[in-house]
Amino acid sequence: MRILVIEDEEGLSDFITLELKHEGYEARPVYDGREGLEAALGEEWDIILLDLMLPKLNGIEICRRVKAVKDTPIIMITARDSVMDRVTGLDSGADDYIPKPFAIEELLARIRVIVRRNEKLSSQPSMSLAFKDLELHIDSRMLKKGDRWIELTKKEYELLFILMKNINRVLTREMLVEQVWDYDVGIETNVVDVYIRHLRNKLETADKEEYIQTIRGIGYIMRDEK
Amino acid sequence: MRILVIEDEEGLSDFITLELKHEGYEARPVYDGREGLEAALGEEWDIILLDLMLPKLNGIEICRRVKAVKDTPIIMITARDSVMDRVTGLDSGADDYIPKPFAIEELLARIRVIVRRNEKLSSQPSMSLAFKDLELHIDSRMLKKGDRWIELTKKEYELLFILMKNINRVLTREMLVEQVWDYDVGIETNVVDVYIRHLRNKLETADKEEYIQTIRGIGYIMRDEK
DNA sequence: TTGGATTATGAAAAAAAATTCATTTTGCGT
DNA sequence: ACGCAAAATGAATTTTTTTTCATAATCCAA
Repeated sequence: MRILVIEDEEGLSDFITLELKHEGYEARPVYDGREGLEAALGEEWDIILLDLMLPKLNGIEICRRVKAVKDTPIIMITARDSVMDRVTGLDSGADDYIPKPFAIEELLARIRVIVRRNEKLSSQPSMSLAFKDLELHIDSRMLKKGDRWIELTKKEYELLFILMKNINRVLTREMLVEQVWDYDVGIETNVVDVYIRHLRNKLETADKEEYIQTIRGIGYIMRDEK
Repeated sequence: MRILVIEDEEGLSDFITLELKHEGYEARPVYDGREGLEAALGEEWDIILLDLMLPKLNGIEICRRVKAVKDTPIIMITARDSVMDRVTGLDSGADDYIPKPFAIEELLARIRVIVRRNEKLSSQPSMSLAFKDLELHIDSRMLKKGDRWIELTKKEYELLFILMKNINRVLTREMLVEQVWDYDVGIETNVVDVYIRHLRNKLETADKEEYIQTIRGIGYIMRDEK
């Protein structure tokens, strides 16, 4: 875990660096803005600790320039607990800020938090179901037809989801009502029919392609062949 | 690919079995219901072809009993194209049906479809974000607090999602409005505040635990420590 | 401690989604 | 071809969600 410490007060900087090393991190102190930016951009860091007030090049500017290029987490050290400082700091892209003076334990805690977060943020799978020229995206709950994006309401999405998860499997109205509407008793409404219609309206734009087939006396199906 | 063919008309049964083998499947014919059920339950099959009308034990019953135990795909072969047959067939859990007489090519197509589907249906990851005693489930869009499930509206979900994806990171109203509402210009509404309130109302039930903190002059944050 | 800015809050208004209902159209068995 | 059941359809109604607005409460700096 490599941490870059950009802080001009040598006493503080060395203290932080020492503490970080003591915690088992690899830490490097840099004492002015120009040098800091160079180090931040030139090498790979896991976290950057950045003082707002720096000689030669101020923290805001460094933060902005770094964030423009990469997403290294930055913790801003603000001199006073002033709103303006924090605002500009965060607007320039900082991930967190810590007001001076601070307890070293608090800084360490914030670092641990960022480390933990970045560990999690690794594997984020994204699913989608496909049928003909349709793609139902699970994460965004949107439907892609060819190159068009179609918005779906909750019920529309849930209904289409069940249908597309069961391509080539006939679904009775009972099944659909049970899974989408949670009515566990026999249906006495035609919500399914109505929502099938809504879906058809959204899907069957202009082209004569038929996506949802009616199986008379039974229910609906999305079929690949014949 | 192992396929079980439960069909009492020996001519048809042998014909199907032969064709399946010709296609490269491993197929076994079974000529009556009792034997069929035994084979279906006792061994692992990728697909079961099941005639509705069988001596000793009818197809519906077999289908029901098999589906009660496992989820082997079943294609029902219905004698006549009668609605009642299909209804009971599907209600008993069959995945598809094919009316007799049928072209062998159609049967093969339906089998291919099921095979393909099952190939896809393998890896379905399910994500969730966690914070304190909260779990935001990405697939169901529901929030679990301890052991209680809380429903969220679209905006509530999207807002909470951003917040929980950025634990320990302060988010300005601008950031939130941009990501949840798509207003790319400066805000002139207080929707964010209002929805933060909605979330707090849903989250902060009875216990004094504070989930969403206000950072005055800046925005909101969900913080782990201090 | 006070004033002004910021946030919280309740509730009204507007918009969207879900449901129901009445009617028309379609498909299928006779 | 006819009649009936099933499905499609359009639209009204109800419910929920989203947004706006006016006001109250809170926080912080001077």
